[in-house]
Amino acid sequence: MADHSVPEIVIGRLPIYLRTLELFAKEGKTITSSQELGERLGFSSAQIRKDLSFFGEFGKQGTGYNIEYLQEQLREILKVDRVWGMALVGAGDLGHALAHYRGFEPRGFRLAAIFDNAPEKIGTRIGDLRVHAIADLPRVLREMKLKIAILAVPADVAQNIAHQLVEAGICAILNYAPLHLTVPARVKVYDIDPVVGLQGMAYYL
Amino acid sequence: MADHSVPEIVIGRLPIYLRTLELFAKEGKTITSSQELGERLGFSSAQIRKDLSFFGEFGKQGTGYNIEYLQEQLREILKVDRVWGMALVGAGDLGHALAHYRGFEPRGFRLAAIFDNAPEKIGTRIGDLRVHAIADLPRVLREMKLKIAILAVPADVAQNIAHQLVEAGICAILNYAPLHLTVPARVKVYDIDPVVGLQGMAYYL
DNA sequence: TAGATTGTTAATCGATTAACAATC
DNA sequence: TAGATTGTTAATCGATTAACAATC
Repeated sequence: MADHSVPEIVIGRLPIYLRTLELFAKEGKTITSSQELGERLGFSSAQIRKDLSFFGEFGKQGTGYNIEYLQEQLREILKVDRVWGMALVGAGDLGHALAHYRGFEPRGFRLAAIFDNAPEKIGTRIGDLRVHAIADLPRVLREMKLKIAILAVPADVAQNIAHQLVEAGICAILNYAPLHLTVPARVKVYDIDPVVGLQGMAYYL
Repeated sequence: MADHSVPEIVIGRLPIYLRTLELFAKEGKTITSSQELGERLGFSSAQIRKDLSFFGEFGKQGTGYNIEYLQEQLREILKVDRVWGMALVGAGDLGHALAHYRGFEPRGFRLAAIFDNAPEKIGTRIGDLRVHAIADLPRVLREMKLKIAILAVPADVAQNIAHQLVEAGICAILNYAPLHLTVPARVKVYDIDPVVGLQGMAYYL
């Protein structure tokens, strides 16, 4: 189960299923079906059943899926049945917004260290975290055994810092810098560039 | 050219090509090739040529692509050869970060109005924009003829506000709320949920 | 010219969906 | 039981890639 032959596009949908199950649970639902989930998300019910079938059998014929149980299973598959510490690099406006975001912890993530290179920021506190110098990246990341980093620095220094993150043992980077990072194949990168989204939509205007 | 039969997945890559061409130009390059672009981005050169071929012939055999010219063409195709005004709904931490972001304007977008429902925020200024009450959405959006909105409000009010945006004539929504919005088919939505990205990467840890 | 690279076709590859037996 | 929904197969659909003639 959950072997490496599961297509990446399937993995990418699981967090969306999980998020929607959490919403259903909050709405007081206890049971759902691939059809109901699909209608809410704009996916076909067949796709949802197929995606889940890569990992096991989680439903009951004639009834559907127990929401609580399917949430547990998806969290386990995605390895978010725990809380991952993350490094944040970049304490600008975006860095501050991320540092104050309350949505990480309930979904498996928590900021554990913040880095920036501006002398006036180093040593200050954001929430309950101290801002470290980027020179301290290797030491702090290894001490805290962090595997995930959020990159929220200007584009012109992002590739350089990405390299340092990889050197320091980071395996996954949430990249807010508006460029493609070149990293070793074993390192995962997920890009967030709002303008890419906006430009894609502008085509249809 | 540029008709509606171009796959959405192709449209989604054009902004990434454009972004990289801008980087190349900044690095002083004037010519590139599908191979060079592909190597930088991790795409095959064939894919890049095929994607571009939906819209015309922009290259020269034996030489490649003039970067300046291809940028112009992509901007025209994507309709970002102009600057689109956008409404921002939600003046929290994220809203402030977006309001201060300098990366929109050079790539075809500009915040034109900000809305929030907190009485203590209404009437205050963020940058050079006044914060309007959400009740003023229909009037202001129509007056300014805005077609694009950024939704940066808590999840529990996002669907309701999305509906108001659509009613007020919005055609494209950049959605930062962590849930799937239900909107008419003619309205485009692009979702940004950092936790979805993180959870997808956590699977591979 | 020789070398390089495009634009395009056809083949391959992979993802989605329709359909249905199994069964709750 | 009758109705509903799963998990899975096979068919369909769509996207990617390899290959190459055209040509700069």
